[in-house]
Amino acid sequence: MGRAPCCDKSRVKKGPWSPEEDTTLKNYLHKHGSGGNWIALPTKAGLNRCGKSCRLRWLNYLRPDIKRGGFTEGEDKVICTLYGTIGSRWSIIASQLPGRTDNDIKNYWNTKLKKKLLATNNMNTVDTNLSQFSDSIPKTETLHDQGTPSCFDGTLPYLKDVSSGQSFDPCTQISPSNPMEVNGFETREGKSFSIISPSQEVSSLPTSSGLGLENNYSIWSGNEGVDNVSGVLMPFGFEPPNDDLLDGFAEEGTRLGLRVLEPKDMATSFAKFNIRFGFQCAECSNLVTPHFAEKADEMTSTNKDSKILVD
DNA sequence: AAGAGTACCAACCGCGCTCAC
DNA sequence: CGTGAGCGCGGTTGGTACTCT
Repeated sequence: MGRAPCCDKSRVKKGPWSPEEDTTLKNYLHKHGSGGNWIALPTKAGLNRCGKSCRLRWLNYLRPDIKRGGFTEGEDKVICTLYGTIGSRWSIIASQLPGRTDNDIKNYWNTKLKKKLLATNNMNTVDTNLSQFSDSIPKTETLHDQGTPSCFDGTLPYLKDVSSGQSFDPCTQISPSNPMEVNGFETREGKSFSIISPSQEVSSLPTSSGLGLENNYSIWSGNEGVDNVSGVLMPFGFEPPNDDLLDGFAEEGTRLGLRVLEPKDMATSFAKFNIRFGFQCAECSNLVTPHFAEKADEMTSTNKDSKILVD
């Protein structure tokens, strides 16, 4: 049995709102608020509209604090950064831009900002770097044996939580003992770098949007489930092939960062989706494969029911 | 001037989640 | 614990304005 409709669609008015309807809705909400029940609101307010339609009209158009149009460079940047990191989670993006609605940002992205980004030099940078990745990614069988190239000695990136100072080295440790959020990356030599974050399907890499690869290191993961790995790579922040895995990477709330998993969870989630995780030196293109893959094999054979930890 | 194509954006649709019962 | 109502979200549609030929 399907869901019962929220109202009789054949009886309620659809389409653009008239100024009179706007006034009625605004007046009602100013006097009574939504009362936490949008479905009942149209009847009480004397509107021949679906409750959902009223809610949408209020949230996206009539609310007093709404800004319309005229996105600033700063707002563009926030949208790009967040989109690159978390993808099309418009409500989260909107929560970082006071006065902007998710619908407005979504429309702005789809109609203007995406094109604007494509036209910038940033895109060239990303494309160049992505093709560099594609060329350099090793075949599946070499990943296990890659080891740690000498160029990484002493400079291998590790993850550090800025607030707690807790860190871990992904090549010698699987992850910290407790889950944490990572605000940024640092090398042992003190170089800092940000997460690269284009967020598009792997298949559309050449035209994907992104923020540029500005650092000496980039994080990638290869998916050996597709075409035996070569040519398929996902710079960190790309949408993984499954939402469950994204849970492991997703930022939480307003903070950009990497969600670090419990060792067993990280290992099993990588194993589950055949993900290989590693770092690449942008200077020499050498790759480091932390021991997740091997560890994952162990973990999954003994603990198949492990859940990806989100909180 | 007129028709075609494109851009923009308000609004709708349907699904997943939450919560009360 | 199961069910259903309502909410919130992201994707999509459709109408209008604008631009091009």
